[in-house]
Amino acid sequence: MTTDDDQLLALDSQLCFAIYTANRAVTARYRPLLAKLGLTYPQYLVMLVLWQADREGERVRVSDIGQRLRLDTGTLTPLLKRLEGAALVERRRDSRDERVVSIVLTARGRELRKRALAIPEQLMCSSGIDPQRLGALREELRSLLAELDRVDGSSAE
Amino acid sequence: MTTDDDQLLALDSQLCFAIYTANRAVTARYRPLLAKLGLTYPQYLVMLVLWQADREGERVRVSDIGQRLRLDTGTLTPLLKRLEGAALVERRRDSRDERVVSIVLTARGRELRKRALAIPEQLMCSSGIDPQRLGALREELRSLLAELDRVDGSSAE
DNA sequence: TGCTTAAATATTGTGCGCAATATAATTGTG
DNA sequence: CACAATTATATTGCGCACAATATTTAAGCA
Repeated sequence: MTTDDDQLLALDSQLCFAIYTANRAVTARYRPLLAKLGLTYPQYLVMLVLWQADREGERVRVSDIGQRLRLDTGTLTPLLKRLEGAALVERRRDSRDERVVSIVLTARGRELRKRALAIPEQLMCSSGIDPQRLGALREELRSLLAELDRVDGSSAE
Repeated sequence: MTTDDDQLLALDSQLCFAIYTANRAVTARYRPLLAKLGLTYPQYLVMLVLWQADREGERVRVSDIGQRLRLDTGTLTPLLKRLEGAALVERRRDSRDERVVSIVLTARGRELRKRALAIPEQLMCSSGIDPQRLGALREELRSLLAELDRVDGSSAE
């Protein structure tokens, strides 16, 4: 009922709010650049998965993307249909297992990678922030995520 | 076209992806706890703003919440209507300036704070992560945000 | 083989975020 | 005072996220 409580529920003392706000601010930085490629930010992430697998000669199923980005089909199915509508990918039912849908890049989708290469450097680098510090921040976030994965959230919380 | 490029577009080397994923993982932790209070995560943030202002005896307009959370009316108006539907707040047109809508807590909305107090400690603390490290991470994110605010994003990016 | 169970994707519905536009009230200016 | 410009909020539309459920196909088993 005192200052302790006030501090406990203060926005600025909460990590979640810092992550929430930083996430939207960073995404907002990407938006105009990605718009030039005709992509939203989540679509860009899917393309990153596809480009990476393409270089490694790996086949990509919907569930592979879901696992990598931690997204379910409720998000991915319509998103992939939009990418297909933009002629960046094709969705193919696997003939061996008709449940599986493989996502393959079109020539256009593969081409787009070249233009995407310019994005990472343009963003953070030109923002004049120490790259080393950004790398450290990224690793801290990854370790937070790993810790959240490790500890079951459904107990006593 | 070589390993450098691969690394540049690799998901795991991008800060944005780490923030994106951490944000959703943290929000997912809050979800079951907030569900008990009948709140979504953004609604919880709005309530934090309102509780804080309430204790400081300050009047809160829609635009105040928007400024604090960096959200526009396209997000806030329907959200606030839902909070009003849940009888947690009232929306009142200011009689002096009819453009302004003030958001005031109902008794029920003020009461809810007591139950919300349990949330912050339950979450991160019980996840067994070093609080000092979480605080440092939070400050790094805040400084990233401040840097993004400082540097105009519309130039050369 | 028939039947149950599991797996992969799709669909539906709700609630954000955000861009673009609209509406209404106030302020500033001649 | 009239009227253009500004301010505060609302509305519309699109694309995520995510829960819940449905559909289709494959595997396992008596």
